[in-house]
Amino acid sequence: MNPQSALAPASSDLADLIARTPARHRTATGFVEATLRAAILSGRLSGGTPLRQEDLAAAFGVSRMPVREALRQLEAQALIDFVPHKGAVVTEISAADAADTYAIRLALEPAALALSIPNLTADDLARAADLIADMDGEPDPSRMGELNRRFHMSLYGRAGHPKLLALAESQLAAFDRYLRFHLAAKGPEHLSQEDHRAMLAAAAEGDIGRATDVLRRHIATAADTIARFFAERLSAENPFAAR
Amino acid sequence: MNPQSALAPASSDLADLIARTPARHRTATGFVEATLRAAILSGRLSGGTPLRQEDLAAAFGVSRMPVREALRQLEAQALIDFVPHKGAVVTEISAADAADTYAIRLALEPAALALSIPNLTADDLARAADLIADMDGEPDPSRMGELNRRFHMSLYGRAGHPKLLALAESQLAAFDRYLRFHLAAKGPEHLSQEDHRAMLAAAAEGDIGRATDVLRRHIATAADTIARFFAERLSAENPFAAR
DNA sequence: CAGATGTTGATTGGATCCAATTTTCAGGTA
DNA sequence: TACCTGAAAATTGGATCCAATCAACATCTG
Repeated sequence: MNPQSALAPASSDLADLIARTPARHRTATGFVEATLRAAILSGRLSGGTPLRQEDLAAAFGVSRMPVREALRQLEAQALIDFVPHKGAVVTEISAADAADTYAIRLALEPAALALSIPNLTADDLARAADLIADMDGEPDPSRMGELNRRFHMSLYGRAGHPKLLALAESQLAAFDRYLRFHLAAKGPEHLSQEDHRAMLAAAAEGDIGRATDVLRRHIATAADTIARFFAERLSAENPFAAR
Repeated sequence: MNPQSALAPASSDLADLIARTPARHRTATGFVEATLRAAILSGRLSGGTPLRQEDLAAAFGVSRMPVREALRQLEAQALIDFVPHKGAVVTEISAADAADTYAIRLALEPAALALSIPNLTADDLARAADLIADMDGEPDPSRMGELNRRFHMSLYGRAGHPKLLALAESQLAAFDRYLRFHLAAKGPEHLSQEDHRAMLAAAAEGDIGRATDVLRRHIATAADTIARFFAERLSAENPFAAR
C-alpha cells in the first residue's frame, strides 16, 4: 500500500463526498475541515493516508490556503500529523489508541451523566427513547454512530458544563473510527441496546449510581470487544494494524 | 474598557514577550501559536481582547498567514473565538468556565492517577518531591503554574494512555488562567502543598484509593476557592466578570 | 557490481495581492 | 436635537506567487 495507490481512491471518494455534503458551511475553511473530519472519523480516509495540500485543494475546488487552515485544526484535534515534505498523514488507529479513547470515555462520561441526571426533563428522556428505537433498525454504520452519539449526549446534556460536554462529545466522535470494527465484530443489532435501555431506565428513575454503573460496564464491554477484534483479526490479516 | 485601549498594552506586552521567548520554534506558525497560547494562559492577554491579524503579524514580524494558522489552532483549543470582521477574541474566563474546567479535571485526573500509580518508579517519585520543594520558594505565578503542572503530570505520567495524559495536561494548562486568582486569594505559600505532599506519600505507598481521594479533595478545594473568589471580588469590582 | 554523490522534482512554509462584507462616522433631514 | 442614510475605512476570507527544504533517482567512481 504505497502512498500513490492509497491516495487515488481517497481522492475520488472525496469528490463524491463533497458532492453529497450539505452546503451549510459558509467558509471554505469550515467546509473543508468538517468534510475531512467526517471522512476520517467514518473511516473513509484510513490511518496513514497522506493528505497533500494541492490534491485536497483541487478536490475541493479551492486554493491551498483554506486547506492548510483546516489541516491545522484537524492537527489540533489529533486526527492528523504534519510530516514535513510528506504531507499531513491521518493518524493511525490501533488497539492502544482505542484503549486510550475508552479510558478517556470511562473518565468523562460517567461524570457527565451523574451531573446531568438530576436535571433531565421528561422531554430529554423521550428523545433518548426515540433514539434507541431509531438505532434498532439502522443498518448504516455512520448513521448508527451519529444516533449512538446523540443518544449518549441526550442523557449527558443537562450536566451544565459546556466544555465537559464538548470534550465528551468529541471523544464519542473519535469512537466512530472504531465503531465500524465494533459492528463488524458483533453485528449492528447487538450494539449493547440492552445497556442503552438499562441506562435510560436508571436515569429516568434518577438512580445515579445504577446509571453510571451500567455506563461504565457499557464502555468497558465495548473496549473489550474492540481489543479482542484487534487481537484476533487485524494482527493476523494486516500487519500494519499493529504499529 | 473599549477594544482600542485594551489592545494597545497587549501589543506592547507582546513585543517584549516575543523578545524574551526562546527561539526554539522552527516554524513561524508554531512560534506564534505557542507564544499566543502562553500569553492567554498566563493572563497577559485577558478575556475579551480582540486579536487583529494585522497587528499580530506586525508584532511578530511575519505576514498574516502564519498568524491565521496559529489562530485556527487556538480556536480548536477553545482559547479564542473567531468573530467575523471583529477579529479573533480571547474567550472570557468566568466562574462558570472555571467550574467547567474543574469538573473536567475531577473526571480525568483521578483516573490518570489510578492508572499510573502501579507503574511509578522511584525516579518519578523523586522528581515529584523535587518539584514540591521547588514550588515552596517560587514567587512567580507563571513559574508556579508550570511547576504545579509538572508535579501533577509526574504522578500521572505512567498511566500509559498518551491521549488521556495529553487531555489532562491541557486542562491543567487551562487552569493556569485561574491560578493567578487562586494565588491572589490564598497567597503563593498556600497552594495546597499539604495536599501535594499527602498525594505523593499515598502514591509512594501504592495506595490508589487514598491518593485519588486526596486528589479529588485537592481539586474540589481549588474549585471552591476560585468560586468564592469570583463571587466575592470580581462581581463587586468588575461587572464584566459576570458575563 | 556496490556504494557514494550530485541533480532534479515534489512539497510545504511564507509573503503579497485581491475581493467581499461589515462597521463606523459624517452629514443631512424631520 | 435626534435619527436616519450613505460613503469610506477597516478587517477578514481567499487566491496566487515565491523561496526553502527534503526525497528520490540517475549517474559516476572505486
